[in-house]
Amino acid sequence: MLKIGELASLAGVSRDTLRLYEKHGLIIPSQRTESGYRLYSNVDVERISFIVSAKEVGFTLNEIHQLLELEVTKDKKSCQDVKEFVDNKITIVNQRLLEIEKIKHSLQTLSDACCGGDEPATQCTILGALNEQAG
Amino acid sequence: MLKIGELASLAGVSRDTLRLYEKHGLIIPSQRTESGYRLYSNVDVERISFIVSAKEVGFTLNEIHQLLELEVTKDKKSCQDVKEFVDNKITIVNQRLLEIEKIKHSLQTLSDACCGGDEPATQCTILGALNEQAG
DNA sequence: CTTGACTCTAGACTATACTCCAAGGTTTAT
DNA sequence: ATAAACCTTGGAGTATAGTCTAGAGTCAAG
Repeated sequence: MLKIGELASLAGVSRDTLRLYEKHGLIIPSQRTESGYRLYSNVDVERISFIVSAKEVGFTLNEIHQLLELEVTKDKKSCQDVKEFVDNKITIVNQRLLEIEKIKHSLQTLSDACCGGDEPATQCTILGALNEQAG
Repeated sequence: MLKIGELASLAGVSRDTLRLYEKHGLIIPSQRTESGYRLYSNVDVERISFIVSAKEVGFTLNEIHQLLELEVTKDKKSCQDVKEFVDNKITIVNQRLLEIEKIKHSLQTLSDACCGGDEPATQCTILGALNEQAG
């Protein structure tokens, strides 16, 4: 079992952030010590890892809560509901994937066009890169 | 030339958002009418499209400003500077790409595991899906 | 020539996600 | 046993990115 500071540095977030996530119902420590210290289990470690990834990818805490809630409310929701919800999220993720590929391509085009030397970056504009893509 | 409302609906953002972006130096209309109305050109349309994509992918307005500024300050910055900056962003984008693929895979696993019928979603948990991936 | 839809500025308000602080209790190492 | 390093709560403060409002001006259609 990990104390809050240990989980925090493991997950690369602050202790305050963990307590905030708890307030939002995202991650509630498995146990508390007698003195009230939060204790996190391996499951909690996986959970925070998922939360951090999902955040990075642009999901809000509310959306992440909904995703994680699927676990908690599993007996109340039908499979169909879960599937619809998740498939909806997959659609969003796929769109985001396309956007990020587009941006990556723009940046790559820009980087490739750049000399990498000491000359002024006259050709190095992000919109120029976008245009090259289009044209 | 487009007025602010036209560009707004074209780009799928609000007029207020366009004015906010202008305040942040992200998109400044090519012209103004005599009465002060903003007029946007084709270049501005491309520009807002880039901004919206970059936002969607998780860049902050400040980061987007930096990316777009490459254009404005092109004569002051050396190619090397631009290249380093952009390559740095590409690294970030690549990381984000990995994260989003991971999340997508989790969601896909979850969706596939779900019956899609009327039974309770006992097997349908996001962390369950993550575990299946790991195991 | 006026009505309705649009635009302007400036500033207030909101939501999200932290981040910091105060005042105190706990644990651990020396 | 005491200092350092941790933990607790509650609440205030910050940054980001809008969103809304007020009060005024503009423009096109009937």
